Amino acid sequence: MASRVERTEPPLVVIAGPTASGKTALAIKLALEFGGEIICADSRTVYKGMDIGTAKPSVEERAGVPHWGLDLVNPDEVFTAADFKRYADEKIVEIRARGHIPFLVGGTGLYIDAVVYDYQFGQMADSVRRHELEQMSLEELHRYCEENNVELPENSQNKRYVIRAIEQNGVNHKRNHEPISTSIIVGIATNRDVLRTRIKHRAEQIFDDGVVEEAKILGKKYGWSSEAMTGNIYPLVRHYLDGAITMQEMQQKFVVLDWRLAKRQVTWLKRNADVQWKTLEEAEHYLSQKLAHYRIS
RNA sequence: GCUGGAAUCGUGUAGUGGCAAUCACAGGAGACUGUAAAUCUCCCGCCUUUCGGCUUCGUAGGUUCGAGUCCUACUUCCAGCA
Repeated sequence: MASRVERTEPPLVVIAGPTASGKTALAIKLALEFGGEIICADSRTVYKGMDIGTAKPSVEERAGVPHWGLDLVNPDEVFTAADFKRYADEKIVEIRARGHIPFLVGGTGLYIDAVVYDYQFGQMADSVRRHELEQMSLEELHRYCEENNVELPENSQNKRYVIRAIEQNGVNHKRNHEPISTSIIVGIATNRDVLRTRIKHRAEQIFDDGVVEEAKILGKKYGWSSEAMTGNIYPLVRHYLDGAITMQEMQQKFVVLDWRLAKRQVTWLKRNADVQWKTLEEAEHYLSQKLAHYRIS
């Protein structure tokens, strides 16, 4: 009876938020203090070699705290939300088995929700069939759906979603309505102007660190058209290298793209009623209190 | 100083006598379960929840049934010449 608190399974600590909100640094600090291990819920840092452009936590930053979910595949390989969920589920079990606290940290809302609400994904795409479907126009796909009794997705103008609906023979939405047990979900609330400034500064940092060189190497090695290379900065570097835009235009455009990304990330997270929005300082305080019971001595 | 050109939404543009506001950028809101930093939708002069109402093409006049469009003057900017 007396040992009930200590025997409780450590919670899954989820720290979500837009890019450049400071969630990574907070997670590292708390993980160090409370014996945590970090799973990065980020659809871009899973790629090897994309270090500078994705603002992947550096080796120095990672020292002392195990990080999972980084460098899982090459940029020319396919990695999906379902792959991430499988991976993260596994890691959460392993981390807990070590008596540590799992931290799920990132800005990819789909990846986070997939884990937190235990999404059941539909059938994996067949690459040959998908290629065929991609050759069809949106009108043709709509006609195909009508003829084959496939229910259109809500956003029927989105070709990718229509193709996916065809692959699954309808729209698939299996999930839990409550977060998985023992999860604490915190969203990093940011002031608009502050976040904008942070994004701008980080952009300068990314260019100073040599993202152009990194992109050049990646482009040469893996080509520019893989999904991994569609992330914000890399297509811009390509245009810059082609001479289509100047260095200054590339830098400005990158800030715009990163800002829009941040907005979309917040839009996703906002509809999740289980997210507790807190500033960085509030989040640190709140999580420290919550985790005090589980401190590894 | 002279000559020519330009002035339209936050920005850049389209509109060459007939309901001004095209396209792009920037901005905003949102959707999104095996590509999610992807992809897609909507809004974007002002007022209005909507229906709708009101205003506007540098400024002031003029011509005309009717002017962003033609004319005159002025202002500002740009280019060329001095």
